[in-house]
Amino acid sequence: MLHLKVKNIIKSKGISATKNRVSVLKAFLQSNKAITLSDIRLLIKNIDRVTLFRILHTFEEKKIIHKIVLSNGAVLYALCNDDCRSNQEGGHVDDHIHFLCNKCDEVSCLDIPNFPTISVPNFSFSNLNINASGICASCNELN
Amino acid sequence: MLHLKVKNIIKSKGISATKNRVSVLKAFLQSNKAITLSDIRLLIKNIDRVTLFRILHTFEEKKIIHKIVLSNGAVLYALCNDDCRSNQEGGHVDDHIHFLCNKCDEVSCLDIPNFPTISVPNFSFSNLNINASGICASCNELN
DNA sequence: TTAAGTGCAAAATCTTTGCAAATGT
DNA sequence: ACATTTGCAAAGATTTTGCACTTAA
Repeated sequence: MLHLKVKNIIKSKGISATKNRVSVLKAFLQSNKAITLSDIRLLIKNIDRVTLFRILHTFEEKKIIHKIVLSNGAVLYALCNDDCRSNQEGGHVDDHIHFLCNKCDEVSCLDIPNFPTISVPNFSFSNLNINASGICASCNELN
Repeated sequence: MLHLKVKNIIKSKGISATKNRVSVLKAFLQSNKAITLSDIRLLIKNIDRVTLFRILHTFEEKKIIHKIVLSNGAVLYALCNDDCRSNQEGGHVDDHIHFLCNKCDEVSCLDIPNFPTISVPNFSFSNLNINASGICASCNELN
């Protein structure tokens, strides 16, 4: 039962499983890539734009999803996985990179085995955010 | 003569050195960090917002400055240096990271000796963009 | 039942476009 | 002199706020 599973995920975060929230979380579970607010509005008919903004904010707060801002300014959201956590300042931290494919335009979270560490004398790093672009595996396979 | 130098930098890019463009480039040269459109408007009295957008676009095109989009969505601009160049797609590439200090809120371009390379099976990378945050050297010195 | 969530209207930003007037070379 | 640049007005796009109505538990 996807529906029941989704409701439980939401409730397990201490918030109520409303119709809209369930639809939004389903949208994320069904697309296993990062999606935009507009993408979600195409998947869910009749959801109010403002309501969606508020649900996304709530999901961010509850660490269900994280917000991704690409180097070109595009804003997307993706489900959090095990490597997602918070730093001292309450900001989102993860050990994956965000990859934009220049061919299919899909954005995905990519786990990499050795997430880079950067150190610069006298600077203290609390967060590292890596956005990459190029051609993804699926598009490379198709030549 | 800073003024003359600035005019020559602009002309060397094949565009005319208008009063506004000279003022904008001076603003960048005088602050050696990344600045926002609003920052520039505080530095130059009476410059029209639209004119400034257009000058920034032109400067980007001519590789005088590059645009920086932080992970929080904030947009800043910084002077290009030697490591700035273009990739196949005409996008901006550089081998430095953008660092946001959580104490003084300043954003700076940080050259790092070994810029990371990431490889994931079947993915082709054409650009890597790294945004970091933490405490900068100046703020660390002041404790 | 009632606190939490929703939808609408409207405001606040930020960025772009069109066009006539001003400016650089 | 003439193409380029500028400033204004206005349109678009995106995100936020306020408030009355609805819904989940």
